[in-house]
Amino acid sequence: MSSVIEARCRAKGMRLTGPRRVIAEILSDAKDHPDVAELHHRVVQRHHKVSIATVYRNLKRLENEGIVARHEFRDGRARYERVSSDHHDHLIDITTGEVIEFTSPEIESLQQVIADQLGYVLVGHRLELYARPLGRKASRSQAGAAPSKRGPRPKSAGQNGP
Amino acid sequence: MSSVIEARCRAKGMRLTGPRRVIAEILSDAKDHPDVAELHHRVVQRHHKVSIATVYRNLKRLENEGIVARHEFRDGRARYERVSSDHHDHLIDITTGEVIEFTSPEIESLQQVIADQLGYVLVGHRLELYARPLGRKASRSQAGAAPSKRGPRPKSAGQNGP
DNA sequence: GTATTTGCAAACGCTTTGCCCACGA
DNA sequence: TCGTGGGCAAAGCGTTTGCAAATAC
Repeated sequence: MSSVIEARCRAKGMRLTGPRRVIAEILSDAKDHPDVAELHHRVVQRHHKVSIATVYRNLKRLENEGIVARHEFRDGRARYERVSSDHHDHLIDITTGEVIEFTSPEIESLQQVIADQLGYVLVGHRLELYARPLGRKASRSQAGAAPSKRGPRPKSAGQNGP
Repeated sequence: MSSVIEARCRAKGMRLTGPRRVIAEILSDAKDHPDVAELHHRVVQRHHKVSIATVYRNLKRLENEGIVARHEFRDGRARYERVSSDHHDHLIDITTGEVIEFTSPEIESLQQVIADQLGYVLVGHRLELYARPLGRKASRSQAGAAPSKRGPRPKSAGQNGP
């Protein structure tokens, strides 16, 4: 069986080595937005002895080929996800680090209008919402433990006034 | 004469040392969004022998006190600006690195609605538009040189499909 | 006088790279 | 075979920190 990303690699003429195949498969199936360490962790589970450098190199390559997307939220670490047809932005649950995808055609078009009004052609954008679940005290402490990720390092989360 | 930020520092009971005063003044008057190296550069011009560590420490402190705002655009370097009453987001000219501020009450409220629909309380957000001036070919190369900043290191700029 | 702040240099966390060997096509 | 890709370890870059000396109040 060949993963979605593996197919796209083949289409680009990329060699399908062991490590690359595993990375492709993991990213093809991932439902979250893993960072590089987490990705490496998952890769090693299936294919021992893959260096972190290889993971970095492949991710960069996949990004350049337009096969995966790289995101950097407030924690500063790079996170990756498969590129799919639908464009979306992200809401980050600051209590768990969980990332939720959403789309807003209205915001998209407003962005176009703004760029246009300023005399620019929109080339890309970044929209992230930082939020906490409804009905939770605004305590500073990390409320719940991470659900399906390896513990997020302590670093700031929210900062722009909403 | 005491700068806006200097006053706010005083209000917070912070000691007004030489380096801090200079940093406060520079950030009070800055019309752009300088990164730490640039800031340090400007500080040293007025008050020789200020270490970069001091600049970092003061910026972090000022950020924690809510006196300055930190931003990190795609280049990965931290940039700072004075916190003022008006909230705004940023459009980055990918040909020059220039940062243009804008506001969009419509987008702001849409963000609230989205967070709400997903069952969250919005705590912060990040919205950046990456764009190039109208009427310029979509060439990959950096078109114009930086206008009033010290040359931006080559790193990616746009990435999310608009 | 005393707690805060500084300069310096070393350490840090994430990412990239040089080198040479391994392996896919 | 031959060129792309990998492992390892060192380097790079922005940022943080431990420590002793300097300084604001």
